[in-house]
Amino acid sequence: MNPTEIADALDVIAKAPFDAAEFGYAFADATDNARATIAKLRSGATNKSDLNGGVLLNRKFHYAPALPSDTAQTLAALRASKKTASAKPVILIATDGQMIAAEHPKSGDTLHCPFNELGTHFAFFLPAAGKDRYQAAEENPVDVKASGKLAKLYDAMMRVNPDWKQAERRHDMNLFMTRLIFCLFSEDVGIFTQHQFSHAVFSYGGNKGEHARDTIVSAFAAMNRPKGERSDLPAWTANFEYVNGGLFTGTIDAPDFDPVAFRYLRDCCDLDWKLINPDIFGSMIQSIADPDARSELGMHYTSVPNIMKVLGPLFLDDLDAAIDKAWDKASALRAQLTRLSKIRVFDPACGSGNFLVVAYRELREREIRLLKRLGELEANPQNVMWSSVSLGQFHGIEITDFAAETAKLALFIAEYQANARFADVFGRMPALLPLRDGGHIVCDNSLRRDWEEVCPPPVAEEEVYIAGNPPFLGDNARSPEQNNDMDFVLAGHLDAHRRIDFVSCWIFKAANYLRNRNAKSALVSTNSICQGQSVGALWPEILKNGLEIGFAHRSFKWRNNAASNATVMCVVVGLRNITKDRKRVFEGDLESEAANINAYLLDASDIFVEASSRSIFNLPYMEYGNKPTDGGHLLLTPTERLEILSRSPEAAPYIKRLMGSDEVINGIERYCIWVTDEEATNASALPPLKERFDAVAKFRASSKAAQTRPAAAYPHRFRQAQNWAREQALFIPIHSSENRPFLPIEWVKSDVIASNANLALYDSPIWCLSIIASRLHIVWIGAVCGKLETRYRYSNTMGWNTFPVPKFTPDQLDQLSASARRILKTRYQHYPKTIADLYDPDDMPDDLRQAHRENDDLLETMYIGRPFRNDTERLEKLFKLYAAKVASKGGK
DNA sequence: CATCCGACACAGA
DNA sequence: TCTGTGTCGGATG
Repeated sequence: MNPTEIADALDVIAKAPFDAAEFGYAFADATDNARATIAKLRSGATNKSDLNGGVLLNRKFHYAPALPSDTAQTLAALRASKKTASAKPVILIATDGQMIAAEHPKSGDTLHCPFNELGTHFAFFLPAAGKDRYQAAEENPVDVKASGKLAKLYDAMMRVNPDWKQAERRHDMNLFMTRLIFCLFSEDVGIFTQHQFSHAVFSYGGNKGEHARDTIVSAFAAMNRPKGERSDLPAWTANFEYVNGGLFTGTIDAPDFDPVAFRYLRDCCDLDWKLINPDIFGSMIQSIADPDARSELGMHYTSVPNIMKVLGPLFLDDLDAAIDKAWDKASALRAQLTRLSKIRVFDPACGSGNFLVVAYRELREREIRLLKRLGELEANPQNVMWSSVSLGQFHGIEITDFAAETAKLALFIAEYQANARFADVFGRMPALLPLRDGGHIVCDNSLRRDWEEVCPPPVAEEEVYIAGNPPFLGDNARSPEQNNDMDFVLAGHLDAHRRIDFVSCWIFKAANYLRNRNAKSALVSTNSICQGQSVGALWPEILKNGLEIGFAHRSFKWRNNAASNATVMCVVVGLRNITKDRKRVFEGDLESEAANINAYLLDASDIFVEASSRSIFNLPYMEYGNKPTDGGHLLLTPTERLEILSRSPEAAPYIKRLMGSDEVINGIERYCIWVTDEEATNASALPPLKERFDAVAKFRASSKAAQTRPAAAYPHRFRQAQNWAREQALFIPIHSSENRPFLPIEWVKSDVIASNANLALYDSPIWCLSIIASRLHIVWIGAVCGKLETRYRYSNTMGWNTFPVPKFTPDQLDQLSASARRILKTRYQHYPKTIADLYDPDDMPDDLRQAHRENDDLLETMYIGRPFRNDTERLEKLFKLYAAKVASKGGK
């Protein structure tokens, strides 16, 4: 059962009259326990409770009925129970039917709520079903504030220095911002003496910033030279530290300041940069400096919560568990300390280094924890040594030079902050300047470069973790160079490799890197790689030769602090060599354990549903709608239709009703010009049609698609006039909302044309509607078809042609037809409500809901002799039938 | 020739 | 500016 099903089941209990003797078993049922388990519990054989009327299921929950208004005391009794101590339930529940008092004994978390809100608080009870709540990390508000101030400064400087906007000066601007931030940071954390840089700027920069540029240039120049070599610079520069490390080498320049820009510079100096998060600050500079190019490579910085979605399950959680286990034994703690120095993290698309910085910081934190504990356990305090985690353990590849430079700087700042924390705890800190060489950041094309050269494979005790967020690009968005890179990586290994997302190249290279090595990988990806056609195209190749998915985050919305967020749904797929270790699935803030994680990220066997051009279960032929590719000129609003008809009434026979998804779902009226080749000459004689044909021809002639240009020769026709009904048809919208309980489908007469936003069954039996509008079908489509973000995306080849049905008898087909007509009739009784109105999840009419329930019960009984209990059971059965059918076909 | 997709696109609160 | 929900036509095998 998934969390929603558990919530529903708990809600049923909450809404029913309370029965103290029955509650424990009902709760066991609602939290996904097998019938046999509940039967044994009921018989008393496995009920371990030592409380009156209590039910205790080993390791799951301990329930006891409470006297009226006495839930707190009953909860206390549950807490104190000897049996609670031995059977280790994850939930304690006391209720009198009015109030509930519940507790997680491990964390001490408690819940008090009215009984009828049991379903609302389902998340609290999920641990009883083996699902844990998952805590996501939060964003740092200081970063948000700093990026706002920097953006203001940047804009002001751009107003004063319009020439810096040009592409050839962009690098100078980026460099200036990096150096400035380094100085602001350094004077706040003690690398420079306090306020050294800003003091110089505001002492010598003039009242209104008129000398600010010269002052800053002098300061930067000084930092690039040893202290004795600054005789040509102003005397005040003598005390600046020699920074080096590459940051101040090369051209040194600064923009001019006006009073406004100078004021914003002061604002930036006033910020407390000590608290800045180096995790993402490089990305912020980039997004500030290049607001037009945020969607380009490297501009999509990953927020810390999302980075932790990767690093936590990839290796930090395991590390924590190992440290906990070693907690009381010095030798075991030392082993973990050694382990820290042998962990390497590799981000093959590192941008400005966010993942590496966070990983570094997390390792240093754990090291401090270990050393502190060792200090407590061992008498000799000299055992507290210097950090053994070095920046050299961090490897990255980044294609743009500025981002690569920023990554090095960010790692340096992270190192400084970790050292400062170390000094807080142990009272020691090393010299910080001149900058030492940082992480192994290589500026190169990650898809062309040999990864083993950048991050040598692990030897002996070493562990390598590949993490990151490579770019996502679908086949319509890639440049010719990117397609070449993709061919270079994937051609010869995957069929149809150009069909899948660019990010797949990184997944493929990561899989090859880690196979048979002490290494794991987890990359943030677009969710489309785990849906529809991508599943069969990519994953069989990835998951062969000993790899498996060790953890996965199901679809989550992309979010960061950038002003305009990218709109995309992401997943994280954790790859590893096959082990017996637990497998974890994350969905929203919920975590559960899975027996297997397949490429759809479902807890099910490794199934790859393959597209088929005809139904493998002998269902009628479903076709793609008619695709205009007309630049909008063959499609008509009702108003446009009337305009044409008023100019040329003879055009009437050439205009038909047209329906796409929006028309089916929202009852919108739309028309199209529909002219056969034989009619073309007559139709072109009518001026309003001729004008539109000319516009279509022009649009098509300038298309960059090979299939479209020739269609300029027949502008009266759709590019793909696929098919249409003789008598009647069923239209199925391809894209539709994920919130409706059933898929939209409409029955139409032959005078309506389907656009390519619909799939169609022409002149097919009406029982097809009974199937497509069923719960079984929407569950199947949701599992095996692609999605538009999280919307349903219906597919004939992957959804309909693969949909398993039993062999129906003629009598059963009659029953399904009758059920389909009942649904249609019920809908018509609510005329003029649209499908969107009728299937509003919060406002579906009772009679329609009833018609669908009867339809589902009827259909499902034909599969297993009774209705299914829940969607998990539905999907299990469908997968089983599909696998059996594929096996039998393959055997022939 | 017929799809499958979109670091989306766009309307309406 | 955010939320809800489906257009449209290129690129692909």
